Amino acid sequence: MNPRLRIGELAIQCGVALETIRYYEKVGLLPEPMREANGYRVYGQGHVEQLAFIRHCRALDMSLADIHALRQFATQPSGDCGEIDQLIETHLARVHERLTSLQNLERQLLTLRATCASGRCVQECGILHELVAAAQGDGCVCHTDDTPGNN
Amino acid sequence: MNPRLRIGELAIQCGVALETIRYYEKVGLLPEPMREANGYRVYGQGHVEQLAFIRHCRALDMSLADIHALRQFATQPSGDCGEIDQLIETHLARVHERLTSLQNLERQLLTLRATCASGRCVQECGILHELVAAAQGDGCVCHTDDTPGNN
DNA sequence: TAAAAACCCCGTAGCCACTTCAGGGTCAAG
DNA sequence: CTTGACCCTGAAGTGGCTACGGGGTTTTTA
Repeated sequence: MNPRLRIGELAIQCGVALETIRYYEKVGLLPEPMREANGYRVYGQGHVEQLAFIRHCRALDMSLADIHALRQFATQPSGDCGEIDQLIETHLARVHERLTSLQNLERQLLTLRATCASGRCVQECGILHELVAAAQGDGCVCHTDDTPGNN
Repeated sequence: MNPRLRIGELAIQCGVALETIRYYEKVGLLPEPMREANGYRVYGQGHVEQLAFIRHCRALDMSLADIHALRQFATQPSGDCGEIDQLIETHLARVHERLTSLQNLERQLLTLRATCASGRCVQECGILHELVAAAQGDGCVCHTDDTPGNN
């Protein structure tokens, strides 16, 4: 019942590129597997589970460092759960921040797109004009009394 | 009226790290400025505008390649505006996709956080259990008849 | 006037999480 | 006995910077 997988099989089973598996091993996230006589890696159930855990955390967009930390916590079963909470809390805050900034971003891009009535030439492209104009309002005090394009 | 800025002044005026300015020059996004006798870079109004344009596009999370493409379009004023639309459209689609995936992510993390009643020890941490269990449902068929941790 | 602080130069390496590449070895099928 | 599928290693590339090391120059201050 205990599967003895080669790297390619593990890769397919867990939906991971096999280079990624070797990479996780190299950075110490996945324990080194045993080897066949020819040097090929052999994986067992433990590896399957660990890799799935890593991929699930990555799907939650946690960094490899976070995942490493979670593994460390897990090896000290009597430790305080609070650090795990904290890690999730911090991560959640990061995600939330990126989320709101992406929402702003989308709004801006939608506005930008709306300035274009296509079929015209670049010279009168609303988008390009808008981008240039917006840049000028962005922070630089720009008196355009200079031919643009070169110092 | 035409400013002749040194790199540090340009950096402050446009709110960009000066290494970033040199980087943009290196990758061909900002034209090479003239030099003082001592080799110091001197920037003019054109550079101020271009840098502001770049930063504004970056704030919209466009890649440097996209920005480069926009610049190319801008140098062919009689070309078709449609390619610009297309670029924005594609970018918007990318942003929207990331946005929805981040929303899912946040929902999952909120659920995850809710599984924890803190103050307990790691062994019974709801979050960790949830992460492991979720990973098992994720794609790998896992009969846990093996001691986890090693092959 | 000299020393200290602030600015500039260049090239290289580091960050993250991979991916790709070059150059090989191993093994079963046809 | 060769083809093709699989595996190995180490190094380099990706994007968009950031940091560092080791210098030179300019400006300010004591």
